[in-house]
Order: sequence, then structure tokens, then C-alpha cells
Amino acid sequence: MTTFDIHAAMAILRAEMPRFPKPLIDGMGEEEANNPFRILIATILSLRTKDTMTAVVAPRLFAVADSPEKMLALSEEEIAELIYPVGFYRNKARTIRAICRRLIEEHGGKVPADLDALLALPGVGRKTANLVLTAGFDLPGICVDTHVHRICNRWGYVQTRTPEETEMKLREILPFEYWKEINGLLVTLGQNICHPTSPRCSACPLAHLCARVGVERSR
DNA sequence: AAAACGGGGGC
DNA sequence: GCCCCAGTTTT
Repeated sequence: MTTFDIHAAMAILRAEMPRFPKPLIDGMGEEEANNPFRILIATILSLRTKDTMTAVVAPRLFAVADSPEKMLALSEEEIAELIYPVGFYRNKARTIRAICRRLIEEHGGKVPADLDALLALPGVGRKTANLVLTAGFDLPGICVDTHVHRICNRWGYVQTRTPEETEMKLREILPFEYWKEINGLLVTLGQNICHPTSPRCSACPLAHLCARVGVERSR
């Protein structure tokens, strides 16, 4: 059991996080916000990469190809050229084409709105699949990336070793009303305050709730 | 459980 | 120069 007050924490985050720049997916415009294809491809681009870098590259790519058919019309080299700065660009270009081929062959050219179908796509793991469900389709899901995993453990809200374990625990204990929000809010907190190393606890609006597990107090 | 993929930005 | 970054796959 945990004594961490999740309701208080989420209320504070809802109030405080909007003053920071929005994460990539949350920052997408109205048209893109519910475009599962763009969410999916942008998430592939963002693997182990600064999301500010993805924000530069994604519009460049979508201007040329915003559907599986148009994307597949580009060669691996052409895609790699367009997305170069994100890193892993050869892998990602190959993965993007493989995904688009599968979308056309097995899903009528649409992104499936189903967790298992998403996980079956090449290069798609639990983080990406859950982000597409929640951000792309407004369906239930909990997207656990390194920020969510780290911060929930620092809080003392969960005690887990891996992001997957964190997701499964959150499915048990996180009130349903927060499922779709927790990723965006914790990414913002993680990028701006609760950094992986040297978190700025003195600037954190949740400091009074946090167990600060694994966090060194600074002065 | 650990390595590999990989270039750009911050310090 | 060195370390980190909205992970996933393979060994």
C-alpha cells in the first residue's frame, strides 16, 4: 500500500504544468492531436531523442507524407534524409516503412485502435501503443515512459523496477480519471523540474507530498 | 539482464 | 570530451 496522495498531486499538476512548454504530443495542433497516424509516427521518431528535435523533424516529414500510402512511396533513404537529426535515423526510416506496409496490408491503411494490434506492429512497444490509444484515439490506457516510471517511484506511489511493471501497477491503483493525463503531466514535470539527475526539488510544487526516493537533497 | 541502435544538444 | 535523450529489439 501507499500513502502517497495521488488526488492532491494531480490537482496541483493540472494547475501548475500548463505554464511550461507543452510536450510534443500535447503540443500538436487540433488537427494533429487526434490523428493517430501522426501520433504513431512522431512517437517512433522520438525514441531516445529530445522531443524538441522531433518537433523540428516531424512537420518536415508530414508535409511530404501524412498517410501510410504516401509514406511508403518514399524510399528508406528519402525518409532518412528528412528525419536525419533525430538519431537512429536509418532504423527509424526502416521501421516507419515497415509499419506503413503492415497498416496497408492488415489494417486497411488505418492505425488500429487496439492495444494488441498496435503491439504487433514492428517497432511498437507498450509506451508507444498506449500513447497512440490515449492521445490518438482518446481510449483508456496508461503510457509509461521513463519520466512516469522515475517520478512515480520517487513519489513512493509505486515500487517497481521496470516501466512495464510500473504500467501494470498503475492499472491497479491509479484512479481511472487520471489514466490519459498522467503521461503528459509527468513528462512536463520531468523535463522541467523532476530531472533524472539533480532534480530541482526547491522549485517543485509537489515537494511536500513526495517521498523523494532516490533523490538527493540539495542543500 | 545487458547490449545495440546513433546523432545532436547541454555542460 | 562526456553524458543524456517521450524505447524497442536482439543477444
